Amino acid sequence: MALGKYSPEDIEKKWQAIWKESGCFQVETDPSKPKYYVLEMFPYPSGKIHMGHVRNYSIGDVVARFKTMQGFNVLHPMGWDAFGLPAENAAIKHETHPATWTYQNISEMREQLQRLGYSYDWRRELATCRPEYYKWEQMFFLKFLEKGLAYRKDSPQNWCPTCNTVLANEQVEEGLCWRCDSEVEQKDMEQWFLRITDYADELLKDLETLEGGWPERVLTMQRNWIGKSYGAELTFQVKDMSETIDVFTTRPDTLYGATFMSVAAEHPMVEKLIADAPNRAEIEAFVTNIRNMDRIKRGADDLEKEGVFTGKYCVNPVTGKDIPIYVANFVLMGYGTGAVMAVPAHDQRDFEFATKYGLPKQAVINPPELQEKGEKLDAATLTEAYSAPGFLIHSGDFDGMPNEDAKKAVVEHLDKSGKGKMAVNYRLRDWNVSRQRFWGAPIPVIYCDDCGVVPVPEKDLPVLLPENAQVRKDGKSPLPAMEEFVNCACPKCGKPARRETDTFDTFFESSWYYMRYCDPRNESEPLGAEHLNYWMNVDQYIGGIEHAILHLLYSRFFTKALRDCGYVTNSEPFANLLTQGMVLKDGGKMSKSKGNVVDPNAMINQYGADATRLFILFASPPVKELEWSDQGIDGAYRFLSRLWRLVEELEDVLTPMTPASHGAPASDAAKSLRFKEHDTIRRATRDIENEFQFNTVIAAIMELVNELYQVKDELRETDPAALSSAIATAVTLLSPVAPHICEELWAALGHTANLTAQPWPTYDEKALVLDQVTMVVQVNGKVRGKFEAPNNAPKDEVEKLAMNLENVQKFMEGATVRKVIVIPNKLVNIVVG
RNA sequence: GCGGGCGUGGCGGAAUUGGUAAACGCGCCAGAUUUAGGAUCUGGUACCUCACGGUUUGGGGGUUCGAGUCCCUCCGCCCGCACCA
Repeated sequence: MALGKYSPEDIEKKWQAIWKESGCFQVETDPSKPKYYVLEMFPYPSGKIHMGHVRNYSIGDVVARFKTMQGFNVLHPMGWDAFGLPAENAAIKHETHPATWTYQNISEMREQLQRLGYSYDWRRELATCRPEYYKWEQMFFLKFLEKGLAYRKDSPQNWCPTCNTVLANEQVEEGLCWRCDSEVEQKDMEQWFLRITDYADELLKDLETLEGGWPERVLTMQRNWIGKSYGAELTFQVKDMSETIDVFTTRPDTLYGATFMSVAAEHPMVEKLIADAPNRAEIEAFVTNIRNMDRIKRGADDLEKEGVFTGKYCVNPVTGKDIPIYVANFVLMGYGTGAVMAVPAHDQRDFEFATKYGLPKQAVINPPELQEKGEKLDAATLTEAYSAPGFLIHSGDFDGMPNEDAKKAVVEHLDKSGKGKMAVNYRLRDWNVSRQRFWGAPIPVIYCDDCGVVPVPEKDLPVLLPENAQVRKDGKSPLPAMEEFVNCACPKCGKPARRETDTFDTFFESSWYYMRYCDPRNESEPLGAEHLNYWMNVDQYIGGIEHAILHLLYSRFFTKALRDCGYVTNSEPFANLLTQGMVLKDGGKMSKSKGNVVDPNAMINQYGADATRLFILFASPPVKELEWSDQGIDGAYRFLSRLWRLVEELEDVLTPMTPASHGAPASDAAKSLRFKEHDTIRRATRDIENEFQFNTVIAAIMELVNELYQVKDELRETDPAALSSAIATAVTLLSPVAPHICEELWAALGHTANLTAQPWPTYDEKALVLDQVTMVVQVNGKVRGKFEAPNNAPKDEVEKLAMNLENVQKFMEGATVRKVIVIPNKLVNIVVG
């Protein structure tokens, strides 16, 4: 067959059709074969793919194709994270149903992905908005309820006024909604929660097992988010009242120095404490003011510490002294117990607060240098809190004890009277999964006046999202007003009851989709064990850093929760994680408002899928940011054309040889080419296996092609087999990156079987051993010459050759040789002085 | 403040983990081919210098025969968390 001109459009269409026809990317559970599960984070069907998607999926596709060639049974699926707000907003705008918009986007985006030639097993495609999918997570929820992992609670929640829904803590970024950047408000609501905090310790501990497989910064972010700290929970009796207030502290050793208490404005005790205060109105105004303050201002560094005395006291359990209770603006209800014992001498915040309000400071930790001199720290002399270690003073029987020891001792002492115990505190809060939006999976519970909260019986699942719903202009969910949805019979007593109208957070869907891919069409159970046990875990997960906490933490939690419900056996979903860098243009993120968006479709039209993939993988290693360059993709296209022309020009002498199969090079040119060929295999394999450094893999293949151009005219006559072998190698190595052109060139070499079915080439160590090596000569560490030496020449011979070099002689003149270092086959360093 | 990461030509980036710094590509320069080209091929391209040679991986110091790589220190940038009790 004659090649003709390189026309990406024609050959890409052609090979995509052949692959589809052959079903070569379809895989089955097969325990006789080693498996490899590579997964890219599935996209939200927004309408079109962007360069970030192309990068994400191209990286994954190379991994999938590479592992397939290495002989693994590779699972590489694709699907759609299809529930969510944008669909609803678009539906409002276009006066249609969110499903219409979503399914249309899915079909457009699927087509775009197919144009890029990705090796997905499309039979496994799933969309989370389909009842066949969300039915199962409704069932999971029922199991969670049964197990006590799901519960309902009335509490202040993050409310996004623009999205008209609550948000989980993880979805609030610096006080703003993660999706629309609106200021998040606090609103008291009754909501469904999942007990992710029950798993806080395991989620933290198991991060160790991900060490090495996950980027360090993602592990760190998760550690910080979980925020484990060791300390104690101490109970303070409120004076003249029956109530007590618990505090969490990491410094129980400073308890003797606690001279007042601060509680958060949201603390449930506040109301009782101020009930009979003469200045109640004033206090209430202060409290309301704090509660209404937005989170950014309240969390600001420079916010002045302010508080107000409640009029009540509590009793310091060790000193027996009455200490005043304040409401303070810097105490957060969301951390610890929402109440803090204040030790102004040893905590900077308390110090500032005490100074401002004239509250007493009592030093109880003595700095070592004072302790040595037999002196005691006087709090009155402090200009800031002393928070370093030391020895206890003014602390009764504990005086003289190192403060680290005292932490335990003080708590043990309190424990006897039930007033304190060692405690671990987490920053992590339970996951609020209720959303007041329409386009999500309905939460399967029913409210009955007589029976209370009643789970929907499993046989009645799925609770379907009504197809005839009309989205509302005001953005609120239409569900509460839909009588045919809301009104139902109580499954327990049969009386009229109301259905829950909230839907799940969409992160619920994305927390288990990767497991469903293992057995996506199972109608009798969510996860077929045989398939799940074979395919899971995901060996390589690839996606953006923006999910470092959100999706990745929820998925880890889900895996553990489903394990405890008996669905899965593994504890961690993703063995290895690659967070790819962003695609930038002109130094900034591509965005519509900046007008610097490069449309993948336009690139495919102009240069083809192969050149687009090649550029995006060549320009930068996957974890780094990638600067889009119009000239760069030009260069990628040029390289592919260059490879194409090489084959075209030699077509008449090329034969269908397997890679690296030419074993008897006669000429120097053929020897050199053979070395390059095997060395390229070595480098390419090493670099893919080492952190997926596709940029250097491609560079190595380019070098091989450059070498081919050097020797092609000579070898065309004398040793065409050398060319056939080397070209087969280049084409095979490049095929995961630019699969269409490589298939075409592979066929042009005369091969009849598809390249996708070929094994990854292996190199011969012996081919990398040269007769002659170039050695570098240094004098005092500076390069002064080079020479050719036989491979593995004896040390003294090499030394002699090195010393004899004219330029080396020059630099040794008049000096004595002190030492000669010889690194075999590499360099000689002559030390003179 | 705490934590993670980074700093190499005009640009994107290499460097077999302590052994020729700048591979590969972009850009630029020159030559060839061509009616012509923004196509293609060949060569050149860190900096200073006519040259010999010298200098260079954010700055300074150290270890070493030898440091982009290891250690100390300072500077700068990016990211995450942040009144966390």
